[in-house]
Amino acid sequence: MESEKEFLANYRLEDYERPSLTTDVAAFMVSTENRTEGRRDPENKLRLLLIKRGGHPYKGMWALPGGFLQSGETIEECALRETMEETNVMPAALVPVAAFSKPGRDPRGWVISNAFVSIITEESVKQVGMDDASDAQWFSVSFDKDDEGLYHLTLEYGDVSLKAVLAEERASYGRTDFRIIDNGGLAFDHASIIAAAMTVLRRAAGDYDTIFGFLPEEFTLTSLQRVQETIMNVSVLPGNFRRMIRNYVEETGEYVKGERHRPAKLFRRKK
Amino acid sequence: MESEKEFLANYRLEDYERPSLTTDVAAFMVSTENRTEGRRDPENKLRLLLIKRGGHPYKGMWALPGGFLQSGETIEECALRETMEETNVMPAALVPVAAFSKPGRDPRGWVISNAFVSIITEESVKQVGMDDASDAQWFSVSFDKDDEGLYHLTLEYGDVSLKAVLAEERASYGRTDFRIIDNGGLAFDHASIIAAAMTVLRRAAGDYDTIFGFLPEEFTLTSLQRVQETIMNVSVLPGNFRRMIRNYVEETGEYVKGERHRPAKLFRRKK
DNA sequence: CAAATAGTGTCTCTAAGACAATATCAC
DNA sequence: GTGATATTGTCTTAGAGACACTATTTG
Repeated sequence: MESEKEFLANYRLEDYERPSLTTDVAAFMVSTENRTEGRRDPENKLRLLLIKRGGHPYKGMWALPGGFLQSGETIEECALRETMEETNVMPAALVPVAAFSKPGRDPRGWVISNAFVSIITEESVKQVGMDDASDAQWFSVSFDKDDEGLYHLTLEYGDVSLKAVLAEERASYGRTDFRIIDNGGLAFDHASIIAAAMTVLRRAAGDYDTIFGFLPEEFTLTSLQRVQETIMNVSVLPGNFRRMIRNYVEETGEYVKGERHRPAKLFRRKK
Repeated sequence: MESEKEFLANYRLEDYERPSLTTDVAAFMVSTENRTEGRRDPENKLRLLLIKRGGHPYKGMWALPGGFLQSGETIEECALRETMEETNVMPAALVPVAAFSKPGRDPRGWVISNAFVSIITEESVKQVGMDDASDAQWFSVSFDKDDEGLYHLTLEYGDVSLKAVLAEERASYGRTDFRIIDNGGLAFDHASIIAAAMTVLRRAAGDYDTIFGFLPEEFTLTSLQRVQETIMNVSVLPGNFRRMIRNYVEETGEYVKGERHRPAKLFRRKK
């Protein structure tokens, strides 16, 4: 009878075929500020961080940041490391989306990706400073279902417009998988990863907890409401929104002055 | 300048270190029938499918069904295949939980597991028939937080009682990770996988969609209510429960007779 | 009949939606 | 003052919780 010690001494994982493992990060940000000068209303847009691929495969196409898992690190550490390396952006939290493992999804061979949603504050992005020539850019996101049941994912940055079309492949127990009909110029199967990430994000944003992640420590209730409306693609009357989140926030005593209207109180998250 | 074709021809995934990949399945069932004869009230319990490990490592200990991913299959296919092979139970749906990748989690080496929650109908279990000598058994599950913030996971089947203790390691955006304080006799890090699976299950069961998965096509509202109460560990007044699910079900016209009380209407899921 | 569970009706309370009114800044 | 947004209050409505009541079977 072999002991566990003996078993382990003789066991070789290398005797079996193994896949390569990558992580991909769908990092979302809500922009509250005006990019184009001269307009009155701030453009609140949900934005997604993409990088232009510098090497093969899919060279020159846009993709989610991510890369191969290294020995000794967790997939979360890998996701953080790769995002930092490729974009200089530091994700605050990672929410697992799913693993993508369909054979053929990567032309290099047997590669499986673990995808995450990450939530980034606009503040932390501004600290990094992202120049327009960079290979990493924030694309505005829209994701909607049409009358025929098809999903349209549109990602736009400057002149670049990526329009992917997807179909619902399977929806069970709050999870939805998407099949790519048109990848819209996105690398790999990233269109379907982004679609899945959007459903996870919207689901998570049902908890108020999630929306706080997009804002700095102190914020106005109007900016909080804009984040919520932007992510969920809904519209709420200001009075009602204030009542709803009443118990989740507390006043700091500070005000935002200098805006040509009544100053807004600054709040922080309660507890 | 190298073309993509040339790049791929020269590319070798094998040049980089790769992990082994496994899947683990937390298959849940709600038992609505009396196991012990002579008792009046049916024992409604949430149950989890575990197998007794026949080989090293963790030989003789209880574990989730699962196994190594094979080339050419998706992780979902692997999860289904391994569960079928090891337990004869056919999961109806798989909901991803997370990937578990902490170094050292498997004594054999660098092994990463993708975990799923699966929902099984009692009907399909009875068709298979599971004998008491089998290595696969349904354990009753209880999972609760104590006053000190520790989580207690108790799995029981016959004389076997596995009591694991876990601490909340990180909770963000509706996801909770657990650190094992006492594995309670479960193999690998399966105690923390099961804990994570429980939170995913409870979260999913917030949608009524999920609870239908535990029942056959036609069911009584009382059995539906019992499933809901068992999973969520709550108690609802019958009248209120009926009102809440009113719009999700429709009558079949059939009745359950022979029960020494008023016959219950059979319902099916609407739409 | 009693025991047991199935199913209905209604009062109350809370929270969300609609909307009106007031507050306070820059200019 | 005007324009703009912040903030408060109130009426209405939908849904959840509590609870009392009726219905229909077996033994």
